[in-house]
Amino acid sequence: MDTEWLDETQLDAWVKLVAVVELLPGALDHQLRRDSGLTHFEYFVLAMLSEASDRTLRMTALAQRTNATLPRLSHVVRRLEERGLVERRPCPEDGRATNALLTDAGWAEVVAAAPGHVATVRRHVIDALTPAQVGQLAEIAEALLERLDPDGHMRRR
Amino acid sequence: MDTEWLDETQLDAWVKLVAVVELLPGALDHQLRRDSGLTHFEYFVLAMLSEASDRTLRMTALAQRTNATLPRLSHVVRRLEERGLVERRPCPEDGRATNALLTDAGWAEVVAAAPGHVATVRRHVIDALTPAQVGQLAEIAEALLERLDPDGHMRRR
DNA sequence: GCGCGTTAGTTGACGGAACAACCAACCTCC
DNA sequence: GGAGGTTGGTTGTTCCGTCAACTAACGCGC
Repeated sequence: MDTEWLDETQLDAWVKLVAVVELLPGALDHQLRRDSGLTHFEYFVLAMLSEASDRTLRMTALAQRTNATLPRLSHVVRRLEERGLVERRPCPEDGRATNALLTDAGWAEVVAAAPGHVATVRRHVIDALTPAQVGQLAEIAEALLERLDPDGHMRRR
Repeated sequence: MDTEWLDETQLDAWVKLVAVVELLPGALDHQLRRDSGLTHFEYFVLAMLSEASDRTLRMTALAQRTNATLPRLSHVVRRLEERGLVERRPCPEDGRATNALLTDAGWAEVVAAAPGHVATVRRHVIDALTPAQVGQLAEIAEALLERLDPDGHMRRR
């Protein structure tokens, strides 16, 4: 194993990034659970559906957009269905496939949860940075995603 | 709820940051599990102990350095102890406290895991960025941590 | 020296996530 | 037109994290 160590600056950046990556999901989850009874991941799933045409997506497509494995998504969608936020129906064109579609109740849930979520994002991230830094962050994250997610599943426009 | 929405640039940065935060832990966990049978968090715990004087830390101190709740740490340390990587012994000065100490086997485990881990960090993060971006990343992460971790538990030097 | 509140840590129950095994429908190629 | 392989999803197990409840020890005030 070719062990090139990290220099002072790199180590500093890395340690801080790890801390952020460790803390941020918890902060998001906490607020959403408290105010809306949703996991951040569940919210994300609902949000992706809400943006899709007919509020419908195939499970596979939804899994890619949310970076979930299919088993994980399957479980989550089942729970969301039990809560009446999502409906599952077989895909007419492909007998193997399942379409997940956002119900009216699910739509309402997203709409209700969004403001609080956005406020949290502002408070924890956006407002902590200068406008210039927001731009830098986008570029940095983009560069990282080219390594972490080469196929670009999570950055479809 | 005061709903100031995000503009184009902010949204872009946010979406990408979320993707990174979602993907990075998985990438780290995957490599460490595969090559060393350790969670990233377990590795981090062992690493913190390896840097401490006498390879020993009080549970509370260790929890702060790793941003873990005490229950979480307690479970993890128990598992590590069962694997012989860590030892727990009552603190002489304070009857309530427990000291976690890294065994020789634990030390060997960290030493063995470190090169592969560093290589992963390089590959996924550091090498994807220009030197300037590494500096920017440190500043950005620092700014976020002031919101996410006001008491600075995770950024003791 | 004895209550009372606080601090340190453990334990148990429960929910979510990864992984592997599995089933069913599609495809294609002979 | 059927066999072999691939793709799309679900189910079950196991493990980890969180939360709440609990125990034990400290320390202050009297």
